[in-house]
Amino acid sequence: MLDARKSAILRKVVTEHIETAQPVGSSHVVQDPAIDVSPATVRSDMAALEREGYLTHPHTSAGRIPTDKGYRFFVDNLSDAPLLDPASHEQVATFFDRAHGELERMLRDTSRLLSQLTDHAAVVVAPAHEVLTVRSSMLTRLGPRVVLHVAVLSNGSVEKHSVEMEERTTDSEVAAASALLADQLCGHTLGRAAAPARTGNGPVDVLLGALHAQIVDGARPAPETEEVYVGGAARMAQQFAAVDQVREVLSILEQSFVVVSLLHDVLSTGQSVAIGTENRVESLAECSLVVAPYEVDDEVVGTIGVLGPTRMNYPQALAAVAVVSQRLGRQLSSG
Amino acid sequence: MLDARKSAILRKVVTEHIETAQPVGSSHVVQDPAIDVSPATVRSDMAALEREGYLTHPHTSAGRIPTDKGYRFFVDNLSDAPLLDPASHEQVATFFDRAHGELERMLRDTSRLLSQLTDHAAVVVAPAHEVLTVRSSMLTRLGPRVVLHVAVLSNGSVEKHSVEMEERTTDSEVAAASALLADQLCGHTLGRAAAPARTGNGPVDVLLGALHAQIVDGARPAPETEEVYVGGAARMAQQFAAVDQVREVLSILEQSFVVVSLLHDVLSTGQSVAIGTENRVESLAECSLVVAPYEVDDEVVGTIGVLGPTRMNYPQALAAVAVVSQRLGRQLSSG
DNA sequence: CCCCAGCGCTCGGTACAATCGAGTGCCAGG
DNA sequence: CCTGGCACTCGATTGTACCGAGCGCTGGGG
Repeated sequence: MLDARKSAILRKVVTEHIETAQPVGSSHVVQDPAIDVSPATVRSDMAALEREGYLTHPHTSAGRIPTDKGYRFFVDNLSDAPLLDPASHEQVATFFDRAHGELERMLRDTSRLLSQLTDHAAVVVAPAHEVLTVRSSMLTRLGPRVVLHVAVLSNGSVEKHSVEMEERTTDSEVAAASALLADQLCGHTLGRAAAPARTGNGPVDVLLGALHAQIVDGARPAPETEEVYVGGAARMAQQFAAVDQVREVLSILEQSFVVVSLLHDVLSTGQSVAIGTENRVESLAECSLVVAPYEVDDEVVGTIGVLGPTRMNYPQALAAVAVVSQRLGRQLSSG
Repeated sequence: MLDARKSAILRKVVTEHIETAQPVGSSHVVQDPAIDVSPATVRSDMAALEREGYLTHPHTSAGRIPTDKGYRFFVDNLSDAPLLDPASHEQVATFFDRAHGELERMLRDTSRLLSQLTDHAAVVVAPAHEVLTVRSSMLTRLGPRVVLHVAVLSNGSVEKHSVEMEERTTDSEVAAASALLADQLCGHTLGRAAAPARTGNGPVDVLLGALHAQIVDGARPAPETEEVYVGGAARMAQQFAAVDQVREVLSILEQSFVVVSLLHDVLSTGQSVAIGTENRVESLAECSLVVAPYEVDDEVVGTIGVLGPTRMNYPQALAAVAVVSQRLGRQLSSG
């Protein structure tokens, strides 16, 4: 553990570097009123902090910049309770007061909001289907052997699934199956529907069996089936100096599967921040991820997050993510 | 109009600049076997081309680069019939042979394909709803005063629309309205459904009226309601030198409304390419847009496009866009 | 024992000059 | 009309000098 002065110095280096994007020298550090010693003393402490792995220098005659470990210590021990500034708070409040309409649109707009608040890229993972119950269900015949299943879930989202059959089907068979399937599904979650009862009508039974298998299967939660809304990629671009970095981060953001896995990885370690190389993805070695789950009706159903350079304003990002996740959850809850 | 030699010189400057991203000097130009004169002659012709507005100079002692007008002349008069290389052709073929499943997924993947083929950002605008007929329709009660309408269209896409009512509704009223509305809509396009007949049942009539108005309204074609799939933003980033440019283009791509308007603007002028400032958007002054409509069952229903720097390989982009739009249309057609 | 003023050192950044070379415009002669 | 030749321009590169921010170390003082 670090003593009080070293902590103060580390904190100052981190906050200063976040603000200026420049290496921080001892003379800058002593401008902090909390540090009442001479630059020389600060230098010796900074050398110690460097030996212990919290700081580095880009070259001999430059100031210090934090390492991932330095940021980590800052986030865990040195940052104040994350508090959002009143203007942003206001913005979140009016956003959710006015929010209405389609779920997809709201999630997309939420990702934009979060990006605006933090000036980084924002990610919103749609609520998992496994906790939602089916409100209504319908089958439609699209072609001789193609049937589309549409389910409206309890939060108003629509889940569709096209199923290709071995045998040709008729309108009447599909209609019969539709009614039976609706009975089976309504009020249950998609993933846990009861197996269909036999009707004695051969083709309909086959149809129902195939549908049931595919629907339950398709609803199994997996990173590659989750829907993700990414907002503010343009804002993120501004945060990086080199086009190459931008390209790499963009290419990650385009693979929604990777994004979801990343968020889940972070949450599964019980953390809400992943700094630099703590992300398992090499091209994100200079990025940090701030995440929070959101709860609908007291159950965790989704995740939101912010992705930016390691040099990010963690307290602000944490605060924004916390507030937005909480309001988003409340918005989607039935109460 | 330009004489043969000037044309050849312009063509060489354009192709060379597209390849190298560097200003092209007279000595490079004469390496083209089609140009059998001395550098001095080329220089004088290039000076003429500059006076006429086809070329510029970044500075006195540099080679020439094409202006927007130069690119335009190249695209209109100098480029060979756009032909896709066999490998890409193969790629398109196998892509569409394997393509199946959800419409959304296919469109998203198509935008990725197009981006891969061209190394630029690609845009796919979903088929317009106005030419699709309703295959089935269903109402679901989400709350005391909220009703969700779900329609399955003839190509398998699902259109949903939540409607907030003045009055509370009951399950049975909604069910009644659902059946009536389904009769009304099935086989027609969403935008042109007949007005609902009066049932004599007060609440149901009110419900039907409100629904009908909102559904027809919501289906009216407008840039802001079109769905857009953008792919390959990361690839695009690589094409630009400055982060600022990347940011600006990204921020355009994030506003799907703007993207759709741009594509429509281009098509409405009867062109398939918009070069530099021909785009009305200031931040795209250094970008070009290559677009093509696609037809489903012999009717134009959507647009695809490629967005990159003005310094783009137009023949290749045109070829890719043409082939993909054609195959996409065929894929979505009922035949 | 901790602190700190002072000193010598390191190195990136800037400023400036010299040089290089790709490329131009122009002209006179074939 | 084309072209070889020539003077000129100007960005890019290289080299040099210098400045200054910042460091580590050390020896003296509270």
